[in-house]
Amino acid sequence: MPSHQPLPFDPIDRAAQLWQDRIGPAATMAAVTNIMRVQQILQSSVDAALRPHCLTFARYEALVLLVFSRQGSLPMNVMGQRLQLHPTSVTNIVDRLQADHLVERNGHPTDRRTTMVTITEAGRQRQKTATVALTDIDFGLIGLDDAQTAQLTALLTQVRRAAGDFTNPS
Amino acid sequence: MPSHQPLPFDPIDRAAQLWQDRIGPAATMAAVTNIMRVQQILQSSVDAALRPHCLTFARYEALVLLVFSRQGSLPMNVMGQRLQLHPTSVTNIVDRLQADHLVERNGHPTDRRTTMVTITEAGRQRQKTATVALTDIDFGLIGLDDAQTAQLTALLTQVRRAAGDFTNPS
DNA sequence: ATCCAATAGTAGGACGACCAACGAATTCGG
DNA sequence: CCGAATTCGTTGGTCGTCCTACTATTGGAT
Repeated sequence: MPSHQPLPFDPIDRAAQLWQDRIGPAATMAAVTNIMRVQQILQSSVDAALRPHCLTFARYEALVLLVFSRQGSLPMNVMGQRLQLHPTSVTNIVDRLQADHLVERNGHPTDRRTTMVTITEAGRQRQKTATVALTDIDFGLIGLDDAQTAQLTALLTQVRRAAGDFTNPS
Repeated sequence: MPSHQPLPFDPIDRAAQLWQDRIGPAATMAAVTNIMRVQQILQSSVDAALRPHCLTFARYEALVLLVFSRQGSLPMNVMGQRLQLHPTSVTNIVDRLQADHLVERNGHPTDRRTTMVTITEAGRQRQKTATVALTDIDFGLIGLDDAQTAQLTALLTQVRRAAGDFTNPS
């Protein structure tokens, strides 16, 4: 988390009040700012828990994706689709995982354009220990009961669907 | 938005199902991943809308904060507290705003350590036009009705409070 | 009165995400 | 069958965020 000491008031709520007074309806702005801020909090908590294991959340997600795959191996572009990442971000992440010997790059058997990424045994091991570290802190998400967590997921999934993040009903 | 074409299924939901089968309870993981992804979508939409005005959301927020202040002027550290940003991030943002002549740096009258940031007339103008651009796209947040937006804000505010982001009831 | 801890801001570096542009390989249309 | 459009991955650059470390200033403790 940012090394701030907490304010005695909610800065987002205060900004929303001023916005309402001086500009107009502030509900959407408040929701968006909340998402931005909560993402920042979660990212910070998660990255702190992963730092001892030399991972970030982005790299951890990539490892999990590979562990879940049949052969422990996926093409770069498929990883980008599943993780919703730009191709250059995939390159960046795989570079660092490879430097830590957690994955390997291999050529695709038939299509010489595509690069296959394969998780190593060290990668599988690292993913397990990192998962323990993350579940220990509940992924940084605190203050919600099970029903509220489900509600949050439902609302955000609805936003993603509306934004065209995916097409089919889940 | 990322230049992906949408998948025919929800990658987050699919990952949650696999997680449930192979690792354990996945509700928290799914919620966290949803927040990360929605933040990314919103950031992308908002930045795209602001790009013609040579602004990013971070810099826009800084401008709004200054517009809302009494004198159009705040110390760097206060900006950091309100925007929940690391001091170095504030330096970065103010640097760029200053390079665009949207703000100025002035010395504090009594405390020579602190730097005051003052919005310029051009800054006020830019904030107005950028606000129009953002409200036109609803800040990128689509697919929710008013009640759901309020619900989302309430849930996220609860998370921030639990994380110690601020102390008092709103 | 002086030392010392705390505070304010900045510099440099790491990391993730994006875009623009590129070379290489593949696929498609005529 | 061959040229053009597409796909795949990478490089180089921008931006925002954070961290560590540093200087300057302030203000309290002794």
